Amino acid sequence: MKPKNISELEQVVMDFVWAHGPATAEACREGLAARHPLKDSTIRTLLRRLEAKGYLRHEVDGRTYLYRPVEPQQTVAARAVKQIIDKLCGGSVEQLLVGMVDHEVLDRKQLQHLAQKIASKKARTR
Amino acid sequence: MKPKNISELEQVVMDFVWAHGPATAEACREGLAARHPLKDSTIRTLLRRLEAKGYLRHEVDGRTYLYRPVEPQQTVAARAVKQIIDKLCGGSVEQLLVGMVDHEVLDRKQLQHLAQKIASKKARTR
DNA sequence: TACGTATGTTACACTCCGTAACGTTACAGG
DNA sequence: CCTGTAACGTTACGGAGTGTAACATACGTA
Repeated sequence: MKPKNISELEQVVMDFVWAHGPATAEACREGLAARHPLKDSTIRTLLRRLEAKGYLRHEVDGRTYLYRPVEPQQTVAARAVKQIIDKLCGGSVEQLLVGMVDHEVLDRKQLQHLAQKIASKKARTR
Repeated sequence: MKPKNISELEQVVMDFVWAHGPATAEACREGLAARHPLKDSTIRTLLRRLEAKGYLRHEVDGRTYLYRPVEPQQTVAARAVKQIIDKLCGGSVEQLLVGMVDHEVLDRKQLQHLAQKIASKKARTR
């Protein structure tokens, strides 16, 4: 049940796939070449590990693999945050947010923006 | 700049110190004995590692060390969440929150409550 | 059938983690 | 003053995760 960790470099690969939709190993390698020049084998290892961890799955297209995310980025992010909340904040989201304001992770402008979003979301989903 | 990871067990120790204020190694050992029966040396190693990672510091009191958190829990939590936001949400807090609602990490009741908090906070800090 | 291309297998050094035995220092009491 | 003991540090070790990649394999296509 506990989500597997994504390592630093694996994160980079995930970000790429999330941003560019289904991708082959080669596509990843080229896409990341600028910031992370990695050998072909390396990329493949990373993709396979990410699949083993449940973040990617692949389908066979001819003789190449097409990797795609199992879940959208937001879902993974939300779960990660929930983990933190449960572990470090006794489950209180409010506390966390208040802390974030206090420590300027969120500034007031963002808060205002956020409040609006919440309001409109609330209206929409009523 | 990048915060060091706190391991599973280190987390348990941190939680104890956060909850019970400054604590000696022995106090930790006793306090955690129920759920985590650990040898004296083990606790000390954990405390030392946590200090090396910057989460604890100690002052000498006679011949014992008194460990205390460098930062409150909320601050650490807030930073951890910020990390996630930066990495997984392109810096957009709104997106994250929307995702959390969608995936029922936050329900609408909590959102409403949260909106109120934000409003009052905004008023107070204007 | 032989070659290139896409993938898998295996590997290795390095760091972190849980765990702890053993060594060291220094006060407290005889 | 000497020593037991309480408190701390040093060192260690096996297992897991990471970054990195060489080498092996399989499979279409010319």
